[in-house]
Amino acid sequence: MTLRFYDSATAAVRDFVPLKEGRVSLYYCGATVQGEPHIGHVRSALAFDQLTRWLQTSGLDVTVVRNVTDIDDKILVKAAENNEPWWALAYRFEQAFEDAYDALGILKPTYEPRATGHIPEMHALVAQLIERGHAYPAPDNSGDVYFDVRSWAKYGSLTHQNIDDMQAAADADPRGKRDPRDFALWKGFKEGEPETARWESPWGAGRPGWHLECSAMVTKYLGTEFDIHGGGLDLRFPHHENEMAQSQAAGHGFASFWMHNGMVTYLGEKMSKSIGNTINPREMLEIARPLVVRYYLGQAHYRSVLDYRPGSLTEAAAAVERIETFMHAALAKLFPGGDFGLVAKLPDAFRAAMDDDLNIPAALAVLHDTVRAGNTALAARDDAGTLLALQGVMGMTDALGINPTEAQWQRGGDATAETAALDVLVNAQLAARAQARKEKNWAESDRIRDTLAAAGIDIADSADGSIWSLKK
RNA sequence: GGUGGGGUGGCCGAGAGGCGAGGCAACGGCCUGCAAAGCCGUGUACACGGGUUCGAAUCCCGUUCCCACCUCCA
Repeated sequence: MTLRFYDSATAAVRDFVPLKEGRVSLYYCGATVQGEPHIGHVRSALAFDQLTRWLQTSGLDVTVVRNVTDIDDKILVKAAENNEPWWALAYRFEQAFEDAYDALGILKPTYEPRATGHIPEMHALVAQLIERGHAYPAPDNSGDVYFDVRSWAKYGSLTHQNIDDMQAAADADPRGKRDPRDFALWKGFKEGEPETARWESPWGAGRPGWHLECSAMVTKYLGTEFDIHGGGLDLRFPHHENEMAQSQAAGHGFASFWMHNGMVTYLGEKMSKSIGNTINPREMLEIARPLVVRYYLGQAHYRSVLDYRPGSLTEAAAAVERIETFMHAALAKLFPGGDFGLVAKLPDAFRAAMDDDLNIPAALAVLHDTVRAGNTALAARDDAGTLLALQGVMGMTDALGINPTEAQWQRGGDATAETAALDVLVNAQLAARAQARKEKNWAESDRIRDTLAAAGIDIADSADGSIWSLKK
């Protein structure tokens, strides 16, 4: 089966054929670093992380570029309110985003360019658009330069809208615009703005408009034509529409596929700062382990709305533990030495689900079915069956970035020495308990179990002996 | 007003003409010294009303409710 993705521009699932065989260029919108990340931001990055991993698992060489928008109106306003340099505020929040991404195992992009580092590229694009008759400097001496939407017949095509059908913005300020829909490519410097947010340009001093940077950066790093452009559904309009218009008007082919992830809601309402119903990653991580948070945020289809409500994470934790419990037991049974060379395998049904527009819910069903088969094999002392299931579970959890045995998810980072020491001590206790059980000394047996439990160690008995694990 | 996406069992969440995805929770059973884990079983689920069809959650018509975007938004 071939890879198929839903393309927002054509509103259909289409076969995905990379422009260059064996390679994929992916650009997705990162954050405007004007505040703390919330779960919605992380979900978006996670969706494209899942996509990246699947493309890689499918044998493709993926180049991922994710931007950081480190200059915009809100950054300047908030910095002024804080009495803090805008660049310090932007960088602080950029780090907060990085921390959140790292905590959830989101792979680093190949490159992560910042808007402020690409002013000359943006100027070149503006000049090109003016020359082609699709942009004009405002006649009001503001120093603004606007994109002329009426000059581009395809304006609105990404979101299937006609300019004349659009609802006029309530706070529309036409300024020097030919059409209220015209958007700023370049914003003229205004009195009172920080000098550090001022760049010279052929049209006067100022700073970039919001949409321009993505067009300039994607072209610089991925070329005038690339495979996939991604971002949150709320960016489709105006951001991506404008991006597409300005790039195509400049003569670029631009993205082959547009992929948009669904919003995160809280009890049915879109999570957003203005409503005040946001949940940030830190709050989630207080409730659940990073692996559980990743599983939860990534378990729904990427295009679906993900509705968070209290209890969601507890349910996800139970599902994760089911997977972990099997892997732990199977590894203990098949590779008691701990030094295992395991060949991960992907079931065909899993591949088919992932190939079909990244149908992760269906893929997780295959994963859970495999866990059940593995548990059955384990109970039947069927080592071949156990191994087969374990290989599958390893492969699938790797592909999804949720393999519980990965170092990323081990608490406290690199604790191998401590874990090894603990293993020796606990195994001594388990040996004593096994002896007590052999003698039917249930009081002693239970005492040992209770002591371990009080220390945060769960033990599980089976016909083949007992294994331990830290309480989740 | 325009453009999209939806309403699936107690909850979450896929599917998209015929065989009840999967997870969580609940109940019953098996296993177990007990427990935990695990396994097996149990639900007459598809917003509502019509229609097409041998057969509809899936197609058609109508109704209704919800969400997102059209201003900054992942």
